[in-house]
Amino acid sequence: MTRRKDATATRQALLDAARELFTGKGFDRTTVRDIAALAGVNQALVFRYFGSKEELLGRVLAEPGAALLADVPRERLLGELLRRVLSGEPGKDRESGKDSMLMLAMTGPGPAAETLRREVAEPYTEALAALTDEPDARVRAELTLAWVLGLSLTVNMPGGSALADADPAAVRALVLRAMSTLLEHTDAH
Amino acid sequence: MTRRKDATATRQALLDAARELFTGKGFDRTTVRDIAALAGVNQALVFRYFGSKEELLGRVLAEPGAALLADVPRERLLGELLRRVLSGEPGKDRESGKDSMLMLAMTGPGPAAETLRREVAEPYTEALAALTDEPDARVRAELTLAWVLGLSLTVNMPGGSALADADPAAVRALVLRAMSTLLEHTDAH
DNA sequence: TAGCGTTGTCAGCACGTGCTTACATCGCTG
DNA sequence: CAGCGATGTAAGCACGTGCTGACAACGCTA
Repeated sequence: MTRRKDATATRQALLDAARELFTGKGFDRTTVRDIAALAGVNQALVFRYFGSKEELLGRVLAEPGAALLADVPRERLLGELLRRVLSGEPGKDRESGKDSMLMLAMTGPGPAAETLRREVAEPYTEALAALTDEPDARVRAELTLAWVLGLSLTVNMPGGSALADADPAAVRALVLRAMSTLLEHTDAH
Repeated sequence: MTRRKDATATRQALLDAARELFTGKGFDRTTVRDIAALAGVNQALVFRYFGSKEELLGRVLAEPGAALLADVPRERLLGELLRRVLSGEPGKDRESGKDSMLMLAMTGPGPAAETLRREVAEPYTEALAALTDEPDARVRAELTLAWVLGLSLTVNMPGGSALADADPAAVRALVLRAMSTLLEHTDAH
Protein backbone atom coordinates (compact mmCIF):
# COMPACT_ATOMS: atom_id res chain seq x y z
CA MET A 1 0.00 0.00 0.00
CA THR A 2 1.11 3.52 -0.65
CA ARG A 3 2.30 5.44 2.35
CA ARG A 4 -0.51 7.14 4.18
CA LYS A 5 1.72 10.09 4.90
CA ASP A 6 3.97 11.10 2.07
CA ALA A 7 5.07 14.69 2.03
CA THR A 8 6.35 14.80 -1.54
CA ALA A 9 3.23 13.07 -2.83
CA THR A 10 0.83 15.53 -1.26
CA ARG A 11 3.04 18.37 -2.32
CA GLN A 12 2.75 17.17 -5.88
CA ALA A 13 -0.99 16.65 -5.52
CA LEU A 14 -1.32 20.24 -4.41
CA LEU A 15 0.74 21.42 -7.37
CA ASP A 16 -1.39 19.43 -9.80
CA ALA A 17 -4.63 20.63 -8.28
CA ALA A 18 -3.44 24.21 -8.26
CA ARG A 19 -2.37 24.03 -11.89
CA GLU A 20 -5.71 22.66 -12.97
CA LEU A 21 -7.74 25.20 -11.05
CA PHE A 22 -5.58 28.22 -11.87
CA THR A 23 -5.78 27.48 -15.57
CA GLY A 24 -9.43 26.54 -15.34
CA LYS A 25 -10.87 29.53 -13.58
CA GLY A 26 -7.98 31.85 -12.91
CA PHE A 27 -5.84 32.65 -9.93
CA ASP A 28 -8.15 35.07 -8.16
CA ARG A 29 -11.24 32.92 -8.48
CA THR A 30 -9.45 29.87 -7.14
CA THR A 31 -9.45 29.54 -3.36
CA VAL A 32 -6.92 27.71 -1.29
CA ARG A 33 -9.72 25.52 -0.04
CA ASP A 34 -10.59 24.58 -3.63
CA ILE A 35 -7.05 23.48 -4.25
CA ALA A 36 -6.80 21.46 -1.06
CA ALA A 37 -10.16 19.82 -1.70
CA LEU A 38 -9.17 18.76 -5.21
CA ALA A 39 -5.91 17.42 -3.87
CA GLY A 40 -7.78 15.63 -1.12
CA VAL A 41 -5.85 17.17 1.74
CA ASN A 42 -6.27 19.84 4.35
CA GLN A 43 -5.98 23.44 3.25
CA ALA A 44 -3.44 24.26 5.91
CA LEU A 45 -0.91 22.14 4.06
CA VAL A 46 -0.83 24.67 1.27
CA PHE A 47 0.75 27.06 3.69
CA ARG A 48 2.99 24.49 5.27
CA TYR A 49 4.48 23.50 1.92
CA PHE A 50 4.32 26.71 -0.06
CA GLY A 51 4.01 29.50 2.46
CA SER A 52 1.34 31.41 0.59
CA LYS A 53 -1.06 31.12 -2.31
CA GLU A 54 1.14 33.40 -4.39
CA GLU A 55 4.22 31.29 -3.83
CA LEU A 56 2.25 28.24 -4.84
CA LEU A 57 1.43 30.04 -8.08
CA GLY A 58 5.10 30.73 -8.54
CA ARG A 59 5.92 27.06 -8.09
CA VAL A 60 3.25 26.06 -10.58
CA LEU A 61 4.52 28.49 -13.15
CA ALA A 62 8.18 27.72 -12.80
CA GLU A 63 7.73 24.05 -13.58
CA PRO A 64 6.79 23.29 -17.21
CA GLY A 65 7.98 26.25 -19.21
CA ALA A 66 11.63 25.54 -18.63
CA ALA A 67 11.21 21.88 -19.52
CA LEU A 68 10.03 22.53 -23.05
CA LEU A 69 12.70 25.11 -23.53
CA ALA A 70 15.42 22.68 -22.54
CA ASP A 71 14.13 19.69 -24.49
CA VAL A 72 13.35 21.25 -27.84
CA PRO A 73 15.78 22.93 -30.23
CA ARG A 74 15.06 26.57 -31.01
CA GLU A 75 14.00 25.89 -34.56
CA ARG A 76 11.21 23.57 -33.50
CA LEU A 77 10.17 25.59 -30.46
CA LEU A 78 7.44 27.51 -32.22
CA GLY A 79 5.97 24.45 -33.87
CA GLU A 80 5.93 22.58 -30.58
CA LEU A 81 4.44 25.49 -28.72
CA LEU A 82 1.66 25.71 -31.27
CA ARG A 83 1.10 21.99 -31.14
CA ARG A 84 0.53 22.22 -27.42
CA VAL A 85 -1.70 25.24 -27.59
CA LEU A 86 -3.80 23.75 -30.36
CA SER A 87 -3.59 20.17 -29.18
CA GLY A 88 -6.51 17.96 -28.34
CA GLU A 89 -9.45 16.76 -30.34
CA PRO A 90 -11.28 19.61 -32.00
CA GLY A 91 -14.19 20.58 -29.81
CA LYS A 92 -13.08 18.42 -26.95
CA ASP A 93 -11.50 19.61 -23.78
CA ARG A 94 -7.95 20.69 -24.34
CA GLU A 95 -5.55 19.46 -21.77
CA SER A 96 -1.99 20.48 -22.33
CA GLY A 97 -3.04 23.56 -24.25
CA LYS A 98 -3.87 25.22 -21.00
CA ASP A 99 -0.24 25.94 -20.59
CA SER A 100 1.54 28.35 -18.40
CA MET A 101 1.33 31.00 -21.07
CA LEU A 102 -2.38 31.07 -20.59
CA MET A 103 -2.01 31.78 -16.95
CA LEU A 104 -0.01 34.83 -17.70
CA ALA A 105 -3.25 36.48 -18.61
CA MET A 106 -5.40 34.66 -16.13
CA THR A 107 -3.23 35.91 -13.36
CA GLY A 108 -3.85 39.41 -14.51
CA PRO A 109 -1.84 42.40 -13.47
CA GLY A 110 -0.38 41.94 -10.07
CA PRO A 111 2.75 41.01 -8.23
CA ALA A 112 2.97 37.58 -9.83
CA ALA A 113 2.86 38.93 -13.37
CA GLU A 114 6.30 40.45 -13.17
CA THR A 115 7.90 37.30 -11.85
CA LEU A 116 6.13 35.37 -14.53
CA ARG A 117 7.48 37.59 -17.24
CA ARG A 118 11.02 37.08 -16.01
CA GLU A 119 10.84 33.37 -15.45
CA VAL A 120 8.75 32.23 -18.37
CA ALA A 121 8.34 34.79 -21.12
CA GLU A 122 11.87 36.11 -21.07
CA PRO A 123 13.68 32.82 -21.82
CA TYR A 124 11.28 32.12 -24.66
CA THR A 125 11.84 35.55 -26.09
CA GLU A 126 15.55 35.02 -26.01
CA ALA A 127 15.31 31.66 -27.74
CA LEU A 128 13.02 32.93 -30.46
CA ALA A 129 15.02 36.07 -31.00
CA ALA A 130 17.92 33.87 -32.07
CA LEU A 131 15.87 32.71 -35.04
CA THR A 132 16.41 35.84 -37.07
CA ASP A 133 19.31 38.08 -37.92
CA GLU A 134 17.25 41.23 -38.07
CA PRO A 135 18.25 43.97 -35.64
CA ASP A 136 14.76 44.04 -34.14
CA ALA A 137 14.93 40.36 -33.27
CA ARG A 138 13.50 40.79 -29.80
CA VAL A 139 10.53 42.74 -31.06
CA ARG A 140 9.84 40.00 -33.57
CA ALA A 141 10.18 37.34 -30.91
CA GLU A 142 7.74 39.11 -28.62
CA LEU A 143 5.31 39.57 -31.46
CA THR A 144 5.42 35.85 -31.99
CA LEU A 145 4.91 35.03 -28.34
CA ALA A 146 2.09 37.53 -28.16
CA TRP A 147 0.37 35.56 -30.85
CA VAL A 148 0.83 32.29 -29.03
CA LEU A 149 -0.56 33.89 -25.91
CA GLY A 150 -3.59 35.26 -27.73
CA LEU A 151 -4.16 31.92 -29.38
CA SER A 152 -4.01 30.06 -26.12
CA LEU A 153 -6.58 32.41 -24.66
CA THR A 154 -8.89 32.31 -27.63
CA VAL A 155 -8.83 28.56 -28.02
CA ASN A 156 -9.58 27.95 -24.37
CA MET A 157 -12.20 30.64 -24.12
CA PRO A 158 -15.60 29.56 -22.92
CA GLY A 159 -18.36 29.88 -25.45
CA GLY A 160 -16.53 28.11 -28.22
CA SER A 161 -14.90 29.54 -31.30
CA ALA A 162 -14.16 28.65 -34.88
CA LEU A 163 -10.55 28.22 -33.82
CA ALA A 164 -11.37 25.61 -31.22
CA ASP A 165 -13.35 23.57 -33.72
CA ALA A 166 -10.93 23.83 -36.61
CA ASP A 167 -8.34 21.24 -37.58
CA PRO A 168 -5.29 21.92 -35.41
CA ALA A 169 -2.83 21.01 -38.13
CA ALA A 170 -4.41 23.40 -40.59
CA VAL A 171 -4.42 26.21 -38.04
CA ARG A 172 -0.83 25.51 -37.17
CA ALA A 173 0.12 25.73 -40.83
CA LEU A 174 -1.59 29.09 -41.21
CA VAL A 175 0.13 30.51 -38.18
CA LEU A 176 3.55 29.18 -39.06
CA ARG A 177 3.29 30.59 -42.56
CA ALA A 178 2.45 34.02 -41.19
CA MET A 179 5.16 33.78 -38.58
CA SER A 180 7.75 32.94 -41.18
CA THR A 181 7.55 36.58 -42.23
CA LEU A 182 8.87 37.44 -38.78
CA LEU A 183 11.34 34.69 -37.98
CA GLU A 184 13.26 33.22 -40.89
CA HIS A 185 14.88 30.13 -39.48
CA THR A 186 11.75 28.43 -38.28
CA ASP A 187 11.19 24.73 -38.76
CA ALA A 188 7.60 23.62 -39.20
CA HIS A 189 8.12 20.06 -38.01
CA MET B 1 -21.90 76.17 -11.53
CA THR B 2 -22.35 72.55 -12.44
CA ARG B 3 -25.21 70.80 -10.77
CA ARG B 4 -24.26 69.37 -7.42
CA LYS B 5 -26.54 66.42 -8.02
CA ASP B 6 -26.49 65.09 -11.54
CA ALA B 7 -27.39 61.48 -11.97
CA THR B 8 -26.11 61.04 -15.52
CA ALA B 9 -22.84 62.75 -14.67
CA THR B 10 -22.05 60.51 -11.72
CA ARG B 11 -23.18 57.51 -13.70
CA GLN B 12 -20.65 58.41 -16.35
CA ALA B 13 -17.99 59.08 -13.74
CA LEU B 14 -18.54 55.60 -12.37
CA LEU B 15 -18.29 54.11 -15.84
CA ASP B 16 -15.04 55.95 -16.53
CA ALA B 17 -13.55 54.99 -13.20
CA ALA B 18 -14.58 51.37 -13.62
CA ARG B 19 -13.08 51.22 -17.09
CA GLU B 20 -9.79 52.59 -15.91
CA LEU B 21 -9.52 50.28 -12.92
CA PHE B 22 -10.75 47.15 -14.66
CA THR B 23 -8.22 47.57 -17.44
CA GLY B 24 -5.55 48.62 -15.01
CA LYS B 25 -5.66 45.85 -12.48
CA GLY B 26 -8.38 43.53 -13.63
CA PHE B 27 -11.96 42.92 -12.63
CA ASP B 28 -11.38 40.73 -9.60
CA ARG B 29 -8.73 42.92 -8.06
CA THR B 30 -10.84 46.02 -8.45
CA THR B 31 -13.22 46.71 -5.58
CA VAL B 32 -16.45 48.62 -5.76
CA ARG B 33 -15.00 51.00 -3.20
CA ASP B 34 -12.04 51.64 -5.48
CA ILE B 35 -14.33 52.58 -8.32
CA ALA B 36 -16.47 54.87 -6.21
CA ALA B 37 -13.43 56.56 -4.71
CA LEU B 38 -11.92 57.27 -8.13
CA ALA B 39 -15.25 58.62 -9.30
CA GLY B 40 -15.49 60.72 -6.16
CA VAL B 41 -18.84 59.36 -5.06
CA ASN B 42 -20.22 56.94 -2.55
CA GLN B 43 -19.88 53.25 -3.27
CA ALA B 44 -23.57 52.60 -2.73
CA LEU B 45 -24.29 54.45 -5.94
CA VAL B 46 -22.66 51.70 -7.92
CA PHE B 47 -25.51 49.47 -6.85
CA ARG B 48 -28.17 52.09 -7.31
CA TYR B 49 -27.14 52.74 -10.89
CA PHE B 50 -25.87 49.37 -12.04
CA GLY B 51 -27.32 46.82 -9.66
CA SER B 52 -24.14 44.84 -9.24
CA LYS B 53 -20.45 44.94 -9.97
CA GLU B 54 -20.87 42.43 -12.78
CA GLU B 55 -23.54 44.48 -14.49
CA LEU B 56 -21.27 47.49 -14.28
CA LEU B 57 -18.64 45.47 -16.09
CA GLY B 58 -21.18 44.61 -18.73
CA ARG B 59 -21.98 48.28 -19.21
CA VAL B 60 -18.31 49.15 -19.50
CA LEU B 61 -17.71 46.47 -22.09
CA ALA B 62 -20.71 47.18 -24.26
CA GLU B 63 -19.69 50.74 -24.90
CA PRO B 64 -16.59 51.27 -27.07
CA GLY B 65 -16.19 48.15 -29.17
CA ALA B 66 -19.22 48.80 -31.27
CA ALA B 67 -18.18 52.38 -31.93
CA LEU B 68 -14.98 51.51 -33.74
CA LEU B 69 -16.74 48.83 -35.69
CA ALA B 70 -19.36 51.24 -36.90
CA ASP B 71 -17.03 54.10 -37.76
CA VAL B 72 -14.29 52.32 -39.63
CA PRO B 73 -14.57 50.39 -42.90
CA ARG B 74 -13.61 46.74 -42.75
CA GLU B 75 -10.45 47.17 -44.75
CA ARG B 76 -9.00 49.65 -42.28
CA LEU B 77 -10.28 47.89 -39.18
CA LEU B 78 -7.13 45.92 -38.54
CA GLY B 79 -4.86 48.88 -39.04
CA GLU B 80 -6.94 51.01 -36.72
CA LEU B 81 -7.12 48.30 -34.10
CA LEU B 82 -3.37 47.96 -34.14
CA ARG B 83 -2.91 51.67 -33.98
CA ARG B 84 -4.96 51.77 -30.80
CA VAL B 85 -3.27 48.80 -29.23
CA LEU B 86 0.17 50.14 -30.00
CA SER B 87 -0.64 53.79 -29.53
CA GLY B 88 1.03 56.15 -27.11
CA GLU B 89 4.56 57.29 -26.73
CA PRO B 90 6.95 54.36 -26.52
CA GLY B 91 7.60 53.66 -22.88
CA LYS B 92 4.94 56.04 -21.69
CA ASP B 93 1.61 55.06 -20.31
CA ARG B 94 -0.69 53.81 -23.02
CA GLU B 95 -4.16 55.15 -22.81
CA SER B 96 -6.45 53.96 -25.53
CA GLY B 97 -4.48 50.80 -26.02
CA LYS B 98 -6.04 49.42 -22.89
CA ASP B 99 -9.05 48.61 -24.95
CA SER B 100 -11.89 46.33 -24.25
CA MET B 101 -10.05 43.49 -25.93
CA LEU B 102 -7.59 43.54 -23.11
CA MET B 103 -10.29 43.11 -20.56
CA LEU B 104 -11.39 39.95 -22.22
CA ALA B 105 -8.41 38.31 -20.66
CA MET B 106 -8.30 40.40 -17.52
CA THR B 107 -11.80 39.32 -16.72
CA GLY B 108 -10.68 35.75 -16.91
CA PRO B 109 -12.97 32.81 -17.18
CA GLY B 110 -16.28 33.56 -15.60
CA PRO B 111 -19.81 34.54 -16.34
CA ALA B 112 -18.85 37.78 -18.02
CA ALA B 113 -16.50 36.16 -20.50
CA GLU B 114 -19.23 34.56 -22.53
CA THR B 115 -21.23 37.73 -22.82
CA LEU B 116 -18.08 39.51 -23.81
CA ARG B 117 -17.37 37.05 -26.58
CA ARG B 118 -20.81 37.54 -28.03
CA GLU B 119 -20.93 41.29 -27.78
CA VAL B 120 -17.40 42.27 -28.66
CA ALA B 121 -15.36 39.52 -30.27
CA GLU B 122 -18.06 38.08 -32.50
CA PRO B 123 -18.83 41.24 -34.49
CA TYR B 124 -15.14 41.81 -35.07
CA THR B 125 -14.70 38.26 -36.26
CA GLU B 126 -17.53 38.68 -38.71
CA ALA B 127 -16.11 41.90 -40.07
CA LEU B 128 -12.61 40.51 -40.50
CA ALA B 129 -13.84 37.27 -42.01
CA ALA B 130 -15.25 39.28 -44.89
CA LEU B 131 -11.71 40.29 -45.83
CA THR B 132 -10.85 37.00 -47.46
CA ASP B 133 -12.52 34.62 -49.86
CA GLU B 134 -10.97 31.52 -48.35
CA PRO B 135 -13.43 28.96 -47.01
CA ASP B 136 -11.82 29.10 -43.55
CA ALA B 137 -12.41 32.81 -43.31
CA ARG B 138 -13.65 32.70 -39.75
CA VAL B 139 -10.64 30.76 -38.56
CA ARG B 140 -8.37 33.30 -40.19
CA ALA B 141 -10.33 36.14 -38.62
CA GLU B 142 -10.07 34.61 -35.18
CA LEU B 143 -6.38 34.00 -35.64
CA THR B 144 -6.00 37.67 -36.41
CA LEU B 145 -8.00 38.79 -33.42
CA ALA B 146 -6.09 36.40 -31.21
CA TRP B 147 -2.96 38.19 -32.22
CA VAL B 148 -4.41 41.58 -31.43
CA LEU B 149 -5.47 40.28 -28.06
CA GLY B 150 -2.06 38.85 -27.30
CA LEU B 151 -0.43 42.07 -28.42
CA SER B 152 -2.65 44.16 -26.23
CA LEU B 153 -1.76 42.00 -23.26
CA THR B 154 1.94 41.96 -23.96
CA VAL B 155 2.25 45.66 -24.58
CA ASN B 156 0.43 46.58 -21.40
CA MET B 157 2.16 44.01 -19.27
CA PRO B 158 3.96 45.30 -16.22
CA GLY B 159 7.68 44.87 -16.25
CA GLY B 160 8.15 46.33 -19.67
CA SER B 161 8.94 44.62 -22.93
CA ALA B 162 10.78 45.20 -26.15
CA LEU B 163 7.40 45.61 -27.77
CA ALA B 164 6.35 48.42 -25.51
CA ASP B 165 9.54 50.33 -26.20
CA ALA B 166 9.65 49.78 -29.94
CA ASP B 167 8.43 52.22 -32.57
CA PRO B 168 4.68 51.62 -32.93
CA ALA B 169 4.68 52.24 -36.65
CA ALA B 170 7.40 49.71 -37.25
CA VAL B 171 5.67 47.11 -35.15
CA ARG B 172 2.42 47.77 -36.92
CA ALA B 173 4.12 47.24 -40.25
CA LEU B 174 5.55 43.92 -39.16
CA VAL B 175 2.22 42.68 -37.93
CA LEU B 176 0.28 43.83 -40.94
CA ARG B 177 2.74 42.17 -43.28
CA ALA B 178 2.37 38.88 -41.43
CA MET B 179 -1.38 39.26 -41.29
CA SER B 180 -1.59 39.82 -45.02
CA THR B 181 -0.84 36.12 -45.40
CA LEU B 182 -4.15 35.48 -43.63
CA LEU B 183 -6.44 38.23 -44.87
CA GLU B 184 -5.89 39.42 -48.43
CA HIS B 185 -7.94 42.55 -48.68
CA THR B 186 -6.37 44.42 -45.84
CA ASP B 187 -5.52 48.07 -46.08
CA ALA B 188 -2.51 49.25 -44.14
CA HIS B 189 -3.59 52.91 -43.85
C1' DT C 1 -42.25 78.61 1.00
C1' DA C 2 -43.97 73.70 1.42
C1' DG C 3 -43.93 69.37 -0.35
C1' DC C 4 -41.80 65.59 -2.59
C1' DG C 5 -39.24 62.76 -5.64
C1' DT C 6 -34.42 62.34 -6.80
C1' DT C 7 -29.75 61.99 -5.59
C1' DG C 8 -26.25 61.06 -2.29
C1' DT C 9 -24.33 59.38 2.39
C1' DC C 10 -23.55 56.40 6.41
C1' DA C 11 -23.17 52.46 8.98
C1' DG C 12 -23.25 47.82 9.00
C1' DC C 13 -24.44 42.94 7.77
C1' DA C 14 -23.19 38.45 5.93
C1' DC C 15 -19.98 35.97 3.94
C1' DG C 16 -15.73 34.16 1.83
C1' DT C 17 -10.99 34.65 2.00
C1' DG C 18 -5.90 33.87 3.22
C1' DC C 19 -3.58 32.44 6.93
C1' DT C 20 -2.40 30.77 11.90
C1' DT C 21 -2.38 28.07 15.90
C1' DA C 22 -2.93 24.15 18.77
C1' DC C 23 -3.51 19.53 18.58
C1' DA C 24 -3.86 14.55 16.75
C1' DT C 25 -1.77 10.81 14.21
C1' DC C 26 1.52 8.44 11.66
C1' DG C 27 5.84 5.85 11.07
C1' DC C 28 10.65 5.60 11.64
C1' DT C 29 14.59 4.63 14.96
C1' DG C 30 16.68 3.43 19.42
C1' DC D 1 7.84 -0.86 22.87
C1' DA D 2 8.99 4.18 23.80
C1' DG D 3 10.08 8.35 22.06
C1' DC D 4 9.97 11.83 18.68
C1' DG D 5 10.06 14.31 14.47
C1' DA D 6 7.35 14.50 10.37
C1' DT D 7 2.86 14.75 8.49
C1' DG D 8 -2.03 15.84 8.64
C1' DT D 9 -6.31 17.96 10.87
C1' DA D 10 -9.78 21.05 13.16
C1' DA D 11 -11.09 25.33 14.53
C1' DG D 12 -10.99 29.92 14.24
C1' DC D 13 -9.12 34.78 13.64
C1' DA D 14 -8.83 39.03 11.10
C1' DC D 15 -9.97 41.26 7.30
C1' DG D 16 -11.84 42.76 2.84
C1' DT D 17 -15.63 42.15 0.00
C1' DG D 18 -20.27 42.82 -2.36
C1' DC D 19 -24.33 44.50 -1.11
C1' DT D 20 -28.36 46.61 1.76
C1' DG D 21 -31.32 49.62 4.43
C1' DA D 22 -32.40 53.78 6.77
C1' DC D 23 -31.64 58.41 6.54
C1' DA D 24 -30.10 63.24 4.96
C1' DA D 25 -29.48 66.83 1.44
C1' DC D 26 -30.71 68.65 -2.70
C1' DG D 27 -33.57 70.98 -6.21
C1' DC D 28 -37.65 71.13 -8.87
C1' DT D 29 -42.61 72.49 -8.91
C1' DA D 30 -46.89 74.24 -7.10
